Amino acid sequence: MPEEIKNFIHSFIEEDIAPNGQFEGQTIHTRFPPEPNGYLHIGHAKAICIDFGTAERYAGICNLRMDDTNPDKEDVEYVDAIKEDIQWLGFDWEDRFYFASDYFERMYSFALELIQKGLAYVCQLNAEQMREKRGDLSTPAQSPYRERPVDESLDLFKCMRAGEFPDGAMTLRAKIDLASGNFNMRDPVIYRINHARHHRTGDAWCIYPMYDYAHPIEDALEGITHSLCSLEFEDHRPLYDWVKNNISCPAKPRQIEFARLGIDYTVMSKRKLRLLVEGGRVSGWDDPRMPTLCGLRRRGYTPASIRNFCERIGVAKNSSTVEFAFLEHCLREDLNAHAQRVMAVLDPVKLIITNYPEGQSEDFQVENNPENPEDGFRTITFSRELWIEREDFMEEPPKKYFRLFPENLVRLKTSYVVKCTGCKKDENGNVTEVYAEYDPATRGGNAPEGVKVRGTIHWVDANNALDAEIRLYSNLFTDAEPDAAEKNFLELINPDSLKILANAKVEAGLKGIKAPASFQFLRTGYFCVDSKDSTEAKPVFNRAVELKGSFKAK
RNA sequence: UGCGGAAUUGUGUAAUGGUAGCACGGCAGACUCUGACUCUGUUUGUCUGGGUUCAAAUCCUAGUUCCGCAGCCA
Repeated sequence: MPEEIKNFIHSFIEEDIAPNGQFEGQTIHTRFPPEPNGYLHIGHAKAICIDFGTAERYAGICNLRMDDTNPDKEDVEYVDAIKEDIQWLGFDWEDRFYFASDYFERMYSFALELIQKGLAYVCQLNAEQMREKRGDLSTPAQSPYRERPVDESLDLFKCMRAGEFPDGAMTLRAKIDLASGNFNMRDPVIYRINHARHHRTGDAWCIYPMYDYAHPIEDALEGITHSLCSLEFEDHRPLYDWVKNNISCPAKPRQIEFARLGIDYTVMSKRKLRLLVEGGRVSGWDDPRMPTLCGLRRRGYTPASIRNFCERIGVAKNSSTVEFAFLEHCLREDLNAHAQRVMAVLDPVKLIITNYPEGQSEDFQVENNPENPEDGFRTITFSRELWIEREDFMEEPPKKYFRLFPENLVRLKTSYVVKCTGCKKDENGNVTEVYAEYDPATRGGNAPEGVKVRGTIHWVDANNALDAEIRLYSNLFTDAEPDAAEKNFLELINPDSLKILANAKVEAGLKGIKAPASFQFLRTGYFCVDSKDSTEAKPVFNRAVELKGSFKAK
């Protein structure tokens, strides 16, 4: 793990906790506040790592809070999935799990306080009228209800809560500045009427606070010191500060914004991911092609690799797009160090060891992970007939081809050095069998004195290999960016993000596979058993397969 | 056209007046019982024009470009 680099958020925090700083002597307290309206994706992972990681760096704490202030969009289904994904990533909120909806009563009290202070009023403009009177870049907004007496607003607001008005009839607005160049300050709505059933509070409320009003209160009530969020909320900070400074809550959290994560060719909007799920283009939020955390998990991504990725991409205010290759690199690095290897042949062709007795078989001990001897050994069998990769034999090899071709020596990993003697072809000229002779003296893969064997290939024993339908997944790529129409967007998904190899062979010892097994494709040749198809997900050994061209959208 | 941000190599990110560094990608080579990994070398960068200074990515100034904002979403 590389050492952490200091980013601009750290600098702000260090100023805040320094002598005379805003939070001198206080424990740093952050929060991760997802809205339970979808599954977490790799973009959220960045936020999670920043929220939890920053707290950790300063020996502080981080809360998990469901920001459930809009009953129309939220559902309990998502709450558990979100918790599971954060835990999987390796972060712990301990007992600090909260819901914004837990604060509805106090938010209501603060609203009464604002009205009493003359800082909020009930506005009877409907949505359309409000839009018309919002003004534009050069003209201020208007509301005929702005000077409504305090008592009247108080009364109306109580009636709003009591359910005496239909949806949309009126709103509670903060009285700030109708002429502000920042539209968020043009008397923003802070409460709306919505007779909807909330997934936690049921029918207890028919008025719900808006994000801009609710969020600073949630933070303040939880004693958050640093409220870290993404760049699009920069314009909202003046309102965040307005709320926190005008309510009688002593805590004054500081909002700091950072750029959200973008990854090239990757669909990263929750709305679009939902379209894919609901449109049946993928099997679900956890489809292995999805950039969701649960999708990446099924594709074999490890929590450590994702955390490392988030650490290394850095944190800044510059909107940027990270290359997908970098995420892959982080995964490969982790897999290389920790993955237990197993052999699999994706495109099998028979290799017959013509001088190996028929019916004979022997065992070999092979290390599970050459990078880590502590992972031990497993037993594999060897016999006269093996499966090898079709591309590991060429009758007429090009230069620098080190694998099987007539008269060439190749090492069969962990077993013997063999000499290729020829092949058999069908009427179409396709190779159906490859022949070789082994040298018993090379048992264990040792090369004969003075001979340099350049090629080592993988294989499985045809006697007891398992048939496997292998699905190669890559990230779900698209070139369709935001402006593309929704339908068009769905059409532009890279079809190469899923390939099925029905004819693959895997080691007999690969326990736990429930056929058909799924594997992830990585350029370096790691294939991971889909965690849904296996009792013990396990990366599979293979030599690198070059499929670079199919890896990106055109 | 109002408000708020941001510009460092192909990509991401450091350098807060003192040698423009690191990582990924690319290319070349070495090593190797995974053509992997690892290692070595290598290519390419401070948005532009002025100014201050012994010295500027950094400070000043005038521009340019890009991103976000006019939900009773978050």
